[in-house]
Amino acid sequence: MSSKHFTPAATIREVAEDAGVSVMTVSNVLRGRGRVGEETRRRVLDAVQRQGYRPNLTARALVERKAPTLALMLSCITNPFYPEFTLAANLCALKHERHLLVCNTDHEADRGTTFLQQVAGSLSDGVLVANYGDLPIEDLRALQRRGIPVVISVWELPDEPPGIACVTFDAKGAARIAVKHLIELGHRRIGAIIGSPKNGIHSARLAGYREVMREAKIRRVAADERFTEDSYDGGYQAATDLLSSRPDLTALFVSNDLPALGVLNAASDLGYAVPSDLSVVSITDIVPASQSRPGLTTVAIPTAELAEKGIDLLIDLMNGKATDTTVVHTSPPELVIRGSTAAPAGS
Amino acid sequence: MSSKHFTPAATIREVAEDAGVSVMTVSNVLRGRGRVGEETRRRVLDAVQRQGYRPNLTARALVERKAPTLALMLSCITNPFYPEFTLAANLCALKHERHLLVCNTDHEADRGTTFLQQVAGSLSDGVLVANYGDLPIEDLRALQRRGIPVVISVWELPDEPPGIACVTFDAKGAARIAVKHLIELGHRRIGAIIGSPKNGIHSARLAGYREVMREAKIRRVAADERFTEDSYDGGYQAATDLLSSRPDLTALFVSNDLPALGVLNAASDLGYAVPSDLSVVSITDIVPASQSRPGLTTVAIPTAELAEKGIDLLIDLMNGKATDTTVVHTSPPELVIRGSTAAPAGS
DNA sequence: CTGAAAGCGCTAACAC
DNA sequence: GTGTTAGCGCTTTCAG
Repeated sequence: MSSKHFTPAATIREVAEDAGVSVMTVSNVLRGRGRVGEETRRRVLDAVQRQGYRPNLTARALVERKAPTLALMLSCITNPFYPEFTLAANLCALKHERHLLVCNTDHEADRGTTFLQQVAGSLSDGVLVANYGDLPIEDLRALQRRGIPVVISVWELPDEPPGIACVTFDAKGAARIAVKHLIELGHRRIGAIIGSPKNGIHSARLAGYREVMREAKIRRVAADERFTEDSYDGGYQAATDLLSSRPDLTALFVSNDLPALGVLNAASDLGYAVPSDLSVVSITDIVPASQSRPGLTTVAIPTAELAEKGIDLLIDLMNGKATDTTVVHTSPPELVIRGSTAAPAGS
Repeated sequence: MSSKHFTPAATIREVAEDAGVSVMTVSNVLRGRGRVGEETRRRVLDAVQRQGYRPNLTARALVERKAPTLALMLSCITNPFYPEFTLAANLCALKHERHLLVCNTDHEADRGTTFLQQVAGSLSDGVLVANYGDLPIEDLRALQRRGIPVVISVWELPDEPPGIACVTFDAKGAARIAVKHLIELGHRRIGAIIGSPKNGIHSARLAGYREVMREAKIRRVAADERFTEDSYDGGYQAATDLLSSRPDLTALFVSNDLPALGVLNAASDLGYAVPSDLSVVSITDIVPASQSRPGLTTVAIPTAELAEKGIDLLIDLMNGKATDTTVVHTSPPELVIRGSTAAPAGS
């Protein structure tokens, strides 16, 4: 250990003594509050420098009744969407002078519950929850009742707010854009791979698919839809299954990029050439979507905006500038055309 | 705001009054310390339940002189290696009853410096730094001098410890395995793409490449080596450049998976078929390495082990069970053969 | 412009 | 078994 000759952490009191002033003056200098003479100010700064003094954030938080962090809960940091989201949230939190405490529930519900119980309202002032399958809604309501600000971001149902402040995007609209793109290319036999149960997290995306299919007067059969896990493997398996049983499909709508990447590889492993034999389109536009070959055509959602508005909403909630029923909308989704979609063969 | 009828956070004092005992008894019950009568215990638990009381971690940390979190610093959460690392570190920190405060420096040196100054020693008891190009070594030493435990993980030079406790892996050995694999397949014209400057973070990997080439009596020319950024785009550009100027190469050693993924696509865009025209091998084995087509042959490093041992070492440091010069080794790297390597054409 | 007193919510040490 | 006293490091009154 470095214990041999290290300088123990200095406290504000020691700095004050060193500078020959009171603790309060040191505090004021450091935070730019109050009025302090230029001369005194310099003496304090010198002492701070000399002692290598850093204010103790824990003590400050206690007396200010304000936690030093904001919490971010997400289900799976390994899904590339979340690092992108986390990055933006982190930067935004920093703007509000907060650090970000990340809880990766890893799809285990009680990890999230435990985290919330321990952290919310003491270590963290508020909680931003990135939407995912097993949202612990009841836990979140319990926090609200204790007066702790909670925001759900990436909420997919703008018309059905959860009773908790949220940031939404037009998920159904995104799906509509994706499926319309296929139809405009001339596809009629279009399957769907949904990364959640039928009434799960991607239900609005499913609804968008069905709606556009209906509008285009395309007869769907239930067998053209597959429900799976929202993961690369989930997409791979569902596509393998779907393409084996319905080999005449010329296009696939996938509800999310990560499973779509699995779909792309499943298709290739089954001998389909994408896009000449099969078109694939999905939603999100995570970085790896542009790195696959062919590149994945997808409908980009405003990931960074969802994160930033989530943090901002949390802050507004703390200042009474927003309520539990506030719904913040984000920019509309946009189609990003890459190599995975084309007109069907023979058209 | 939910302010209409929410229950304000209860303090330990209120719980004590409610239960008709002293604060100390409540504290003892909640932490399982001291001896408390069964009857009293129940009364306390009831009161806790009734009030929805949660201990304030900030206050506890202040009096225990022990921060509630450990800090993790990394350069780029968007590189898939780091989420994998973070996941393992998080789980391990939880085992030691700490939350993890993640600082993503995003390659900006002063973001890291600011973070360390603010957080280390107050919000966080110790700092785990995942190695990356611009390691703020001087800042880390300054922390050490203040008696704050610091660990560098993913240190690549087992024989040249940084004077800071670290967790290493055999980077040179990993590179040796990768290049030997190419040579055993029959390759002789092998280029190298290194994701750092010549004497940068991947220098041990470069040394491994050169060593094996020399042992195999293969004449290298400087033009067969390219130094680039440790990113997908870096790999893509370097490969485009290298393959254009040295089209007779039959194999490429890339120092890291992320640039190797870029190399794979660059090769394909230039019309090379991998592996029949060109073999590609690299180091790490991040998840996307298995999701590319062809799959990336790579030398797996023990990512989770590096993270876990990093956290454990931090804890040991705090207990005086390790010192600034402690070096912890991890399991040897292992070759993972996928589709990106094969014997050169015509052999 | 500067200082002294009080206390944030909790736990360590000791008394009863 | 349980309660009392003291104080972690800081900021918020409010006097000077």
